[in-house]
Amino acid sequence: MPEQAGATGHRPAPVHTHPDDVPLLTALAALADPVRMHLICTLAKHPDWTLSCSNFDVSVGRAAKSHHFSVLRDAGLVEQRDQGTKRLNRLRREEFDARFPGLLALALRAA
Amino acid sequence: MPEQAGATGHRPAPVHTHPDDVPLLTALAALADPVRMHLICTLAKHPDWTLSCSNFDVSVGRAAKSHHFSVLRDAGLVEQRDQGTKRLNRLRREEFDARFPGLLALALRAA
DNA sequence: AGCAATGTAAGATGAGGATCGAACATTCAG
DNA sequence: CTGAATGTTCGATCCTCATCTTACATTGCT
Repeated sequence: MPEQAGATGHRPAPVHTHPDDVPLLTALAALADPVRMHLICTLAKHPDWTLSCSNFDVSVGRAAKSHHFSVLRDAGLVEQRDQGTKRLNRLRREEFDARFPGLLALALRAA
Repeated sequence: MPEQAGATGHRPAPVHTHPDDVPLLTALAALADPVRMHLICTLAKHPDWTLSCSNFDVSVGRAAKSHHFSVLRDAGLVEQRDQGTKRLNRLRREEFDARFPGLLALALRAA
């Protein structure tokens, strides 16, 4: 059977939403969850691109964790990059802060 | 039949939670709703104690509106006072801002 | 007293979302 | 090539919550 032309074998890169395109309610809803807040706090304590998804210690299974990262991407809070079998993460501090000044700092401080 | 001693005939005063006692997630969840955000925005545009619940123009029935005000009280965002058959409202700007500095201003600006 | 207005309480309903288990794809190591 | 590790996707389940309808309480007006 013919193979697809241009098939690279790469898995699809994660879909991101820029903070500038995120509605306020979407950002608030993303932050209003204990698991996601824990992910963000952990992410804030480590350098960019040093944590893969499996490194986060939360009390939910892989599927739920994957779901939460998807929500965080859609809210413009997290950026992801594939490296090997792992998916590395980065908190979009500056970009998100430009869209919602002070919100992320407030959440990290009050959490 | 004996009447209750001390019965004043007043209806129970609304129960409030001070912003200092409000968890971050509670505040964020309260703000992450379009109806409640609309209530807060409307409240922010009028002087304190000038709007009764029925003055807010939202697309839900009385019962749902009452529920939303209850959520806002629990989140330390709104204070209420009874006057006649009406229940007057006030946005707890300063108190809430002391607990979550900048959050309310951000929400009002971005909404 | 009778009535309209305002708001709350209780029960039912429906939608959204958080979770899990299982199956699958991709990548790397051996 | 085989296997292990990492994430995603799908279907099912469960629970929370927003909403409505109805009933009720309080207040003020006539």
